[in-house]
Amino acid sequence: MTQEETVGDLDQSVGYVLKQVQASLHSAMDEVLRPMGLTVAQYACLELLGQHPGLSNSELARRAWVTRQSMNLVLRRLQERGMLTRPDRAAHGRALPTELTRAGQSARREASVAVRAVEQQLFSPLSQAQQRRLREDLAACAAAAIAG
Amino acid sequence: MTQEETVGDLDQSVGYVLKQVQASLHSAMDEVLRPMGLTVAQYACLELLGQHPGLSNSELARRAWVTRQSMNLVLRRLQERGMLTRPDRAAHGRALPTELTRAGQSARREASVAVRAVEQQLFSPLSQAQQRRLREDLAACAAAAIAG
DNA sequence: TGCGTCATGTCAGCAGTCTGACATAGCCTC
DNA sequence: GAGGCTATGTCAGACTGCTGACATGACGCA
Repeated sequence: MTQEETVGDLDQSVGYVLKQVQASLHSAMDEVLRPMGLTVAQYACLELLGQHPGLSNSELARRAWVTRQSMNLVLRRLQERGMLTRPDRAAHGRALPTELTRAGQSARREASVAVRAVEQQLFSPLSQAQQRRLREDLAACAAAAIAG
Repeated sequence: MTQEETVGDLDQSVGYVLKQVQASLHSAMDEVLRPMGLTVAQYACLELLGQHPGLSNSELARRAWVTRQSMNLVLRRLQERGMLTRPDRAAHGRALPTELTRAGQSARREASVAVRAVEQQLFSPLSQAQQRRLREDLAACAAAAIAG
């Protein structure tokens, strides 16, 4: 067994650095969202619904990489706060299409601006072209992960 | 307020794609580590100790981006399983330097090989040069996050 | 029509992590 | 030496997310 077959120096591991940046992003997002009374998961939910109105609980869960059960709690909290609406009964099947209220849209807009600033700050060491390349490279890996 | 100031289309957001890849990596790692009886956090602990013997609980926590309290539980579990040793009393200060046992080194080596394969699979869409560039770009962002 | 399969929403239980708190040990300053 | 500050280890409680399970509704097929 050679050294090449193990992970090796962690600082040379893409996965380790990836986690580091993701942790930094999550932490920074939490920092700006918390004063607005939002968790990162709640923001993700609002952002998804803002861009894709009518998504169901299960669909939101998939796109936010959490379980249906977890997303269900997120939706319930946001609904209690009047940020979104869900029909009591499904018109077709069991999926309950969710939509943002005015309050929800307002909160999403405010949070989105703050998160945008956080991302710009985090990736500021890279030029616009480098950021686009980084995004494309990561997207390629993500696509392969789903396929594989 | 223009569209440019909000996050915009999530698929065009570096942060969103970053989380996607990180989630894929975590999931894939969990999948290969679970049969070995290890969680991702436990593997991270073993890998850190393998590369840096004598790290304290607090130092391990910082490098794995968890709290001291969480890492403390990880250490306790691994110690119960005979994978590492900690002195009962500190020779200097309060930090208890931790080291892997033979069993711990063995488990770390086995897990490391598996994780290495997972990483290679995930980043296989990119060439070696692209992977190095990706790692360097991410490292630059991580360094800026710490500084800022 | 009846059955099997799949997706969805939801409930209960459990594991992992975090926050808050406290005691201890070393360092620095006065 | 006394006091303040920092870092570390640890305990207790709360919270979040996950796994497992169940019921319901739609669809495909014999």
